This record gives sequence, C-alpha cells and structure tokens, in this order.
Amino acid sequence: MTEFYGHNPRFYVGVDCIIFGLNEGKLSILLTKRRFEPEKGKWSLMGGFVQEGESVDDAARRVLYQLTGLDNVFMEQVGAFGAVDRDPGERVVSVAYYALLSLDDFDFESVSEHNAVWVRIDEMPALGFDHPAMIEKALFTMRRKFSTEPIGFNLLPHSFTLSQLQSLYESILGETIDKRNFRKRIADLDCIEKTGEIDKTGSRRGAALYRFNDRIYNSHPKFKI
Amino acid sequence: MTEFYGHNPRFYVGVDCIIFGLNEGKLSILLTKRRFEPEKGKWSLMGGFVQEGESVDDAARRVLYQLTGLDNVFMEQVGAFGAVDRDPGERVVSVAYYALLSLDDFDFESVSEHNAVWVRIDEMPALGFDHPAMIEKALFTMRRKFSTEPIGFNLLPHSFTLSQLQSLYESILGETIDKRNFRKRIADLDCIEKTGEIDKTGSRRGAALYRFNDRIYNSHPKFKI
DNA sequence: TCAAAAGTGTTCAGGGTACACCCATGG
DNA sequence: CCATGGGTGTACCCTGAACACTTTTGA
Repeated sequence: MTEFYGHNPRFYVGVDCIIFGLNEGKLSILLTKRRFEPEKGKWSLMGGFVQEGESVDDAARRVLYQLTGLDNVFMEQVGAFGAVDRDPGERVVSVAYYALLSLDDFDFESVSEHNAVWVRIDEMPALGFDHPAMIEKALFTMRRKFSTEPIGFNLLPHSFTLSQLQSLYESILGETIDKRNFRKRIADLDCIEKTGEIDKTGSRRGAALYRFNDRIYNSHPKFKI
Repeated sequence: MTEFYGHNPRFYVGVDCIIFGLNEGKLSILLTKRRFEPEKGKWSLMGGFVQEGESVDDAARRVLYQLTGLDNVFMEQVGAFGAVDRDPGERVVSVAYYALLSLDDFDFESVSEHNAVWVRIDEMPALGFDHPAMIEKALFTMRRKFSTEPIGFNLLPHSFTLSQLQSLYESILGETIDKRNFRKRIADLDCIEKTGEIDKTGSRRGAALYRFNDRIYNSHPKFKI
C-alpha cells in the first residue's frame, strides 16, 4: 500500500446508534448499560468501532444487527461528532445514526442479553459522553424528515389502524391533531391503502387495517402530513 | 494513556470544504486543482486531515482559513463519508462541511496561491473522489436551511440592496420570485433594516441599502422566505 | 344498555399568489 | 428624453383549522 498520508495522525472511528421505537405508544430509545470502561455502568447508546474493510454505514448496520438481530432497518446518518475530549478514554471520532424499528419484528432475547432497555424520550436518564447531544440532533433530524417523507411506517407493524398512525404522528410531533383533518390528509395521500382486515384488539367495534404502499408512493412521491 | 480500544483499527480522518460564494450573482464553489497524488491534477474540494488535539470542526475551520485567510465564517457540517474505497490512495473517513462567504471580504491572493478558482454550480467539471456526492448533499443541506434561517446574508456584503437580496434567493432556490411579494415578506421580517445609504452603482436612480440586524433577529427569531 | 373507540363533512379565515404602473436619474 | 432599474397595493383563491355527532359491539 502506498503511503500518501503517512504524516497525518489516525483515529478510532466509532458509530453510535440512536434506536427509536414505540414503547406503549411512546417514542423511546434503546439504551444499554455499559459493561466496559470507560464510563462502565453508565447508560449509553449502543455503539461500536469501524473495522478495516468496513464502511462507516456498514459498521452502524452491524452494531444494530448485533443488538437486535435485525437488518434491513431504516437508518439515516445524523452526523459526525469530533470534539477532542468527547470520549474520556481515548480520542474517538464518532458518527451517529438513528434507526426506526417496529417492535413487532423484534428479538427481545438478544436485546436483554446486551443489557438493553427501552427508555422513553421524556424519561431519559443521565447519559455519558456526548450522547445527549447526539440524541438531540437525531431527534431533530428525524422529526424534520418525519412530516415530509414516509419514514414513520417503520415504527409501526406492517398493517396498522388509522388511530395508531395518528397517535404515532402525535407522539413524535408532540402535538394533538384533529381526527377528521388527519384522516382527510391521509386520504389525499393515495399511498395508504386498506388491507381489508379488521383489527378487533383496540376497540369493540373494530378498526380497519391499512398498509403503506411504497409502489404507489414511488410512482408519485408526495407526502405532507 | 490507557488503551481501552487498542484492538480496533484507526483511520485517517479528513475534512472537505464546500465553499459557496456568489460569482457574478451565480452560486459558485471554490475548487482547487490537486497538486499531490492521488488524483493529482484533478479538480477537487479543498480538504485536509484532522490533527491530534484538534476537533473535526476546528480542522474544517483551519482548512478554510488556510485557503481564504478568513475565520468567523458561517460553516455547517454536511455529514461523514465513510465508504471503504472513497479515497483511491488510502482509507480515509472524511467529514464534509459547507461554508458561506461573501466575496467582498476575500483574499484573492491567498486563493490563487492555492490553485483555487470559483466555479458555478451549473458548470461543475468532473471531480475526483466522492466529491460530487458531497457537493450534492451540501447543496441540499444548505438550501433547506436557507429559507428558514437567515444564513443567506453571509453570501452578501454587509449592506445590500433588496434587488441583490432577491436575486440571491432566486439563484439559490432556482425559481423566480415576484418583486412585490418578495418585498412584502422582507418587510414582515423586521430584522432587515435600511442603512440610510444609497447604492448608485446598480442603477441610475439608486437603490436603498439594507443590512441584517442579528440583534433584532435573535430577540424574536422568525424567518420564512 | 352503556362504555369506548371508529368513522364521517362543512364552514371560515388568513396567507400566499397573481398582477401593472409610476419614479428617479445618468447619459 | 429615454432607457434602466427602483419602488409600491389590491383582489382573489385555496389551503389549513375549527368543530360534533352517529355507528358498532363486547361486556
């Protein structure tokens, strides 16, 4: 290997995952209790290090896979965090990603093996490193994308009721929405279609189940809620 | 220094700057012709490597300073680029930043020393590495911020005419704007105030000069153009 | 029979868009 | 005196917000 850049220093490059899910309808993050120094015993985001021959994106997907057993999860980069002293152990430049996952295809065993628990956004404990800043930026990035692109469905089961969908939007945007206005907007989007099934678990009457049709969405991508 | 992470590999961490400016009213980027391998002789973004004891943000500011002689320039991170083979020389993880600068406080000597030239966005030559993707994402990031936060003023002189401001918005958003509607919106923002001076260079009649008042803006930050 | 969630239209106001003419001045 | 850019107000439309009652059915 030719050495073009040999006079420059090299650094550990980490990835940290802000894993969002709906816990009892509330937006939550998967946190782990660190079992290694530094910051052992503190709550922290799930993270890891980029390896040789592995892209940074792949490293994030690997960390998520190791924790949850899931791949094909929606992830988006939040940004790089590069303060000199951000890691009290050694110099690490870390790239944060957020992931959206639905609790119904979810390996609870693998997660508990890793000392991981779901914590609500509004009940976050004290976190080590610069993880609070990462979470804040991830929330900002995710919320901004949320109302303009159909990423919210990643947090729901494949089929869902309109009430579930509305309460998802309410809990993420942090505001209540008028039911009729919400359903009107959904109807204008023709990418959300009835499955024909009825969900009887949430009410006596039963609610129609819907699914997101990405084929229709991709044919004319418009989305505004 | 304790070695917590010693079993993980380390990488060069680079920064690349997408430096935006207005060249004859057109949105342009400052490119340099590389004088080193790899990709010697190709057009490229201005970049550098993060050094020991230097944050990634600081490295970006340093690279910008070395090229332009300017500090206190508006910069925002675009994101990390971490594909394994993104640099044909060696493995480098790079963090991209965009900068907005006004050509009136600008050191043309220092820039020409670095083989740098302004190139219009719509006349971009073939670029090495993953720089095209960086530029695309920088444009996207910058444009999104542009209509909701008062960052555009960084591209203009301290005082400017409303016609200059309108043409700035038109060239960045890529659409023409009705003059009366634009000026109505500007008037609603009370953070843009007359300096009292008149600019006679652009027209026979002369146009009133305005400035952005960040004190007023910060007291009630609203901004929507 | 009643509690609890599902489902369904209309009205109104405010913001955004479209649009055309006079002014001041240097050459 | 005329060419060039500077500066100004109104009418309309349409999107977005507010708002209440009926339906279904399991317990």
